Amino acid sequence: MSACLGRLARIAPGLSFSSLVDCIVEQTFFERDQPLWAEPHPSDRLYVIDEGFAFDFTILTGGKRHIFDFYGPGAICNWSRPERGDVPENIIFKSRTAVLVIERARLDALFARDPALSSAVQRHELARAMRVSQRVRALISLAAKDRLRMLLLDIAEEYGWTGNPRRWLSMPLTQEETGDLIGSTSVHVSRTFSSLERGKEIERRGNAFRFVDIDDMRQRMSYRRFG
Amino acid sequence: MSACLGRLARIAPGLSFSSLVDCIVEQTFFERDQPLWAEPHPSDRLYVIDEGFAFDFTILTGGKRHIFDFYGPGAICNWSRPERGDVPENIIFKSRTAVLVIERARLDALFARDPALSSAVQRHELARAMRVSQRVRALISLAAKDRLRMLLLDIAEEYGWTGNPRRWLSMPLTQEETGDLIGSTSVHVSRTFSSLERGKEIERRGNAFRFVDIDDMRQRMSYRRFG
DNA sequence: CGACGACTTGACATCGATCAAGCGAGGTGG
DNA sequence: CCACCTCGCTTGATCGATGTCAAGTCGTCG
Repeated sequence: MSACLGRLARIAPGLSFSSLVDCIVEQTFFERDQPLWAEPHPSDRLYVIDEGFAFDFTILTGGKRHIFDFYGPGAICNWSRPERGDVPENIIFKSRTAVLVIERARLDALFARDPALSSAVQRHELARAMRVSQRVRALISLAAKDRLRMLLLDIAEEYGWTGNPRRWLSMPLTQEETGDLIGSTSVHVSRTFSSLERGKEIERRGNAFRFVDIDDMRQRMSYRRFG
Repeated sequence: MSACLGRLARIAPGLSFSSLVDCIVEQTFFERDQPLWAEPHPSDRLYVIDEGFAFDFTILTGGKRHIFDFYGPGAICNWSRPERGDVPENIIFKSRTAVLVIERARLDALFARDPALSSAVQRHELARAMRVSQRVRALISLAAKDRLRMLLLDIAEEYGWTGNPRRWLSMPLTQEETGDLIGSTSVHVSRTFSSLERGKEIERRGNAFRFVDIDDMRQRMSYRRFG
């Protein structure tokens, strides 16, 4: 079973997904980072991560790139979010990411036939919106170290594992991208990472990290989990 | 006609609002700043500013207050925003603010009878959400001076005047509150204000300010207007 | 091997927070 | 009416946080 369906299965155990497969009109694999520039008209296609990561972003005045949110296996990259409709949302699929392309019309038809599936997906997207909202508060009000802590906890959620809380998580974004997400710079992200490591909050191995005590960090950040 | 109805009239000219008055179950005037702490259950009452200002906020870890959004005459302070449902949203009504309390059930019934009114209000709230989204991007990614510029433009929108672009606008928040909104401190807000004034971007007179050239500032900030 | 991109580190400049003092408007009580 | 207080704003001094520039390391890939 693909990761996409796996994630749905987790949020709505007992649903049957075979019909969901019929909505898939295309599968793509990106060897290198692949930007998808926002189209003038709302897309009739949804991009679901099957494996790998993606993120959406905008370019602000002055050329600064702002990254809103990132998407792991099973996530829908361009689910309609009306409150963000003010701006073209570009997407970058990270290298070695596999994407399922779903036709929105077919999905809507499927939702009409299967309300349970529809509400499962909606709850799932609402949980994401709340996660973003929680992070945004931190990104506006807190210092860089806390902002990075918050992001790492969100990344753990996006990996969505259960079981081993000390699993190694590979960092899905470069430090440049991480900076554009938390409102900092690549150099400072590097230093902040080192600082968390020195403070024995995380361990690092190459591109990956893990929490020394994720429950403790959640508690100290008042981090709420959704979904 | 009260400011509340006036604002609706502006966004949906030609609608009849007489029935809206029937939804009002209470009118209050706050002589002093009045906090309204979030209730455990979603409120069955909506608070509409008739005159004055209010804002909603949360207390983050470490005791820092984060202000989400602020509400001027005609705004609904606690319209349901599911994506923010992760957190208790407290409201503070500023001193000398008049509030209309509306029963949600009656309003829903009215909306069922009058779809045009319903969609006008929904569009209005969507425009607010987009305005917040636009501001949030700036608050995360830009420096304090640009963050304040963005807020001032939003305040101008919230006053929602047409006509004279050089109207004096009285600042609805203290500098402490302004700092909690843009992720800064009262002292730095004071300095940033002075800096904008020295740079001939705004003029100030006591508690009020006006733009020297609001169109220019909108353009330089790539500020989009909604609603 | 060489080119490249991501990360790290140091030096330095700038931004922004903090602490502290003073000012002025508005409210309160004698 | 005035003395006094409180609150919000301003300003200076100082310190820590963060951005910028630049050089160097490391791993990957052609």
